[in-house]
Amino acid sequence: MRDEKTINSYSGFLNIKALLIVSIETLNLHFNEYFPLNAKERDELDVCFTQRSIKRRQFILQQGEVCKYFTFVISGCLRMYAIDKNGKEHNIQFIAENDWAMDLSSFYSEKASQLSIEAVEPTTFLQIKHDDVLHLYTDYHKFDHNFRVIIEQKYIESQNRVLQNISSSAEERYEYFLKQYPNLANRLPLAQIASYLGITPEFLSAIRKSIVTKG
Amino acid sequence: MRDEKTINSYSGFLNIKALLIVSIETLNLHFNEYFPLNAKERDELDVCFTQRSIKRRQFILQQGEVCKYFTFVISGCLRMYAIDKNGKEHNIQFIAENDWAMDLSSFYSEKASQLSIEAVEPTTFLQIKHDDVLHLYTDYHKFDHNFRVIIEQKYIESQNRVLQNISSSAEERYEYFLKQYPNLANRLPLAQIASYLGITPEFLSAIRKSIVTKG
DNA sequence: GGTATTTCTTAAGATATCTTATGTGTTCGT
DNA sequence: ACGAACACATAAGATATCTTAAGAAATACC
Repeated sequence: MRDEKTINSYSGFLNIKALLIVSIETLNLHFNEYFPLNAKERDELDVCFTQRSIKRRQFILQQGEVCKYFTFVISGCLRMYAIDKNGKEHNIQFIAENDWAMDLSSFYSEKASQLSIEAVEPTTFLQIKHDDVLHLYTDYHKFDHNFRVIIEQKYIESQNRVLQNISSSAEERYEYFLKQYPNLANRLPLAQIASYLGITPEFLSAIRKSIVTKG
Repeated sequence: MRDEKTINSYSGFLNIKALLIVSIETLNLHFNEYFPLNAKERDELDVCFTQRSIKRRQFILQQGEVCKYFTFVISGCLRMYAIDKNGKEHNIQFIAENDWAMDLSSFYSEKASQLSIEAVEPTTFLQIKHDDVLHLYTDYHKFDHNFRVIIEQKYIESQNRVLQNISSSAEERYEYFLKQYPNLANRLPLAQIASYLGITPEFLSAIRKSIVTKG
């Protein structure tokens, strides 16, 4: 009996440990798409990153707090949003598997963030603390390099989105969103997508109807 | 006589040379805002960067060409824009003194750019070629670091612009633009600002009138 | 399993923004 | 100095998008 119980809890521990290893390996593979890490750099991932899971509607950052972590999503989906002077929320970004979530501005300035980051699905992620990020930047050229490339890609994406916003109708923006994030489209409530596109849920509902009618 | 002429042309040469030195020093000061360069890194600027000047309406990149340079503006102003399927131009960005202009996507992929970059004022700038950029990245941690920070700031700006676009009226966006780029507002034709805001020139004209009337 | 809550749809009237057209003052090229 | 191109303003009617309100469908909670 006693043995059994010991084995059970031990194997439970093993599972958690195993999941963490899988997550770190996911992150390692992510970096492999840029400049692959060597053994020592790979070991830093184990040291610096911690795994957490949260439920839908829980936050990893709330407006007014300082953003203290870089977050790498393993599974699930987050949304980053701002609240305007009328109390309305506006989705700036969705962050799903293999993507990074953080408010860079708050992270580096260490001042209160204007943004919130909330789970729209149960989400598992890895986090690295502010000081560890700086440590990796300082001691490893490769982390500086890889993060440069990652941010460059996010910058390109953001610029494309600006272009969409200033040049396209709501319907065109929606269709662009469907093409760019085909899997997110199914997973997210209509109201969240509407907020991302900068339109009302009612209007997105009308757009969907008009697309179905046409096609 | 002969002496005089020699002196004149020599001093003309000196002026050009002097201007280049001033420009490189401007760039060096720009990097000083991040991680200051040491002597060797500073020397690389002289080797890698070339100065050019263009008139209003001339291009440093045209849609269909590959973006082969990073461009650092010393004086004047550029606009980066895309052309939509109806042939309309949409300003993605203005690039004035101490700012960088490039289509990162085309630059790294070495594929044809969708974007054009044109001078809206007579403009003087420094350029560094693709291979030299990669050389600086590879051989100097500090250039990787500095460009990471520069791109991060541009990414933050771009995200703020996305937020503005999805959350604010045209009038609010215009007022935000005035606050953020007070000097550009005077220098740029109304139509260029309207294109940047994603509205028609007629409507921006109406907005200006309504602001004057109110205030 | 049933009720509360969230999500989505629909539609009418209001508002923001665009389109088209026209006039006028300004700048540019020769 | 002249005409051509540009820049800006104005206004009327058209279109895109929002607001409000209500009901139906789906999902979460006890």
